[in-house]
Order: sequence, then C-alpha cells, then structure tokens
Amino acid sequence: MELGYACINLNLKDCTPNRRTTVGYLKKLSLEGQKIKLNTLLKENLENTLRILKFNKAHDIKFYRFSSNIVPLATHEVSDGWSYLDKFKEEFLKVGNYAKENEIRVSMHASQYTILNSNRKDVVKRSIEELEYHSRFLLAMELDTTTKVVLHIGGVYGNKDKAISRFKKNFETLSEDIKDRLIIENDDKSYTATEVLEIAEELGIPIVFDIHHFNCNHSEDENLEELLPRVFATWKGHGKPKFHFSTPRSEDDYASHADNIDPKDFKEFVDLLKDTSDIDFDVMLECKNKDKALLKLREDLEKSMV
DNA sequence: ACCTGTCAAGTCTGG
DNA sequence: CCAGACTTGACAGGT
Repeated sequence: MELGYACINLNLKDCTPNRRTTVGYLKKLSLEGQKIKLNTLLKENLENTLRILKFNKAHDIKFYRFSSNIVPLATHEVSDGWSYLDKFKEEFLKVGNYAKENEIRVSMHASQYTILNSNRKDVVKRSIEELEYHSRFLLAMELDTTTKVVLHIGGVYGNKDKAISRFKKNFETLSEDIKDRLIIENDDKSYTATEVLEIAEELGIPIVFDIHHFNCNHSEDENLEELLPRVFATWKGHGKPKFHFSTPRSEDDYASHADNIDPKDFKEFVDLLKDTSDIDFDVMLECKNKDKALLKLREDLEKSMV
C-alpha cells in the first residue's frame, strides 16, 4: 500500500506548481507580453513539479497528484492560439519520464467547475474542453492510461435520474484517451458510493472511493462490506485501485478536511481494505498539511507498530 | 517585507 | 431573482 498527496509540497521552499495570473492582468499587456507571462508561469510550474517529484523519490513517496493549474488559464479564451504543448514538449516529457523511471504513480483531479452532467450546454462544452486538456497534458508526458483523472458526477438539478443519464450520455462524446483515464468519485453531498458504482459499472470505468465522503453522505442501506468488493472489481485492467482518505476537521465542520490524518482511523480503513481484497492499492491523503501530513502519518503508523 | 482585495469557472440554498 | 457559501491559494498592487 502506498500513500500519496495532492499538488502542493510544503517542505520545499518557493516550489508552487500552481503559479498563475488573472485575465484582468493579462489583458493590460500586449499580445507579446501575454505570451511571455504565460510561458514564464508554465515553465516554472513544470520545473517545480519536477522538483516535487524528486522530493517524492527522495522520501519514497510513490503516489502524487499533479496540479490541474500547471498550464495557467489552459482552457480560457485568452490562451487560444498559445501552442504550449509544442513549445514545452521537452519539459513535459522530462516530467513524465521522471515519474515513470522512478515508478511514481501520478494522477490528476478535474476541478469543481468541470461538470459533465450540467443542464447548461455551455457548461458541458467547457467541461469537455477541460477534460480534453487533462488528456493532452498527460499524452504530452507520454503517460499511459493507467494515469487517471478524477471527476465528480456533478449537480442534481432537481432530477437525479436525468442528471445521471446526462452524465453517461456526455461521457460517450469524450475522446477515447480521456474515457480510458476517467475515474469517478462519490461526493460529500449529492452522489453516494452506490450511485457512483452503478454509473462506473455501466460505463466500465473505475470508481475512486472516498471514505470521508462516504461518512458524510450515505444511505442507510449502504454498507462497506458490500460496497468495497464492487469498488475493487471496477479497477480490473485499470492499474492499482485508488482510494481517498481524509480526517474530518471537527464534529461541527465535519465535511472539511483536517490538517493531518488520524492514524487510528486510517489504520482501521486500510485493514478493512486488506480484508476485502488481496489486490494492492494506493491511498490519496487529502488534508491541509499535504506531504508533511503524509510523512507524519507514516511515522505515527510506525510508532504504533512498536 | 507585509497586507489586502481579487480571481475563469458552477451549484445550491435561503432571503 | 440575487447574494452568499462552498473553499482557498496565490497574484498584483499598495503601504
């Protein structure tokens, strides 16, 4: 079992892979100035991403989520005509190769604004464009389709059945590459694990099971003993199964992520996964302290073994 | 060096 | 119909 963290590294100084700019600022610049600004940010984000991978290698961290903001304003109209994939071909490849050579499994997560099942055509169109950006990004790194992209199902719009149908229908319009990469996650408010599982099974794609979201949002008749074997089954042929784990911030603010991971709850969940299946898996930790929380959890677990 | 208002994006709730 | 919450780090400009 391997632990992973998302995007930001707190141990490394001046190493954000998320440098960005605003449309308002860009529009004050000449066309040439805009290009320079975007190129500078992308170059730095790729360099910092590589630094983070090197940190991961040095600390034996084998699982990491790339930021979706490495390419600033990637699908915004201000970036139309900016051929960054050609310009930074080598840099993209360098990052992808480093991950592969050092057996660091990477993934991505489309943002909360990527909503494939929206009842608005323009939102669906932009969401498809955003997903295809993730695909082009990973293809530029020459990472195969076991490098996954996480997506939530989206909104409900007062009719969940229709919203789910729209999700499935719009999924079919995606390119083969992103279809092979997409994994769908149960969320904390709208779509339960059972609902996401049904979609995943029908589309033949994996579900990334989030235990914290399950605790926030589940129906009475759902139980882990029945769900987890089905979760593992969706991963057949898709690489190592991936799970999300986070500790609630507090009783009053249950849905938010805490700074660190509670080792006792974590161990309990992992033991349950190990009881469910012999298949090895990855766990993405979602918490404020990122890599620091991962290293702390590892220490806590080792201590408890003694 | 530090502080503050602002930022591409969607959905949902409550007034 | 509209404002604010959600969640939230980082930028740009000002002090």
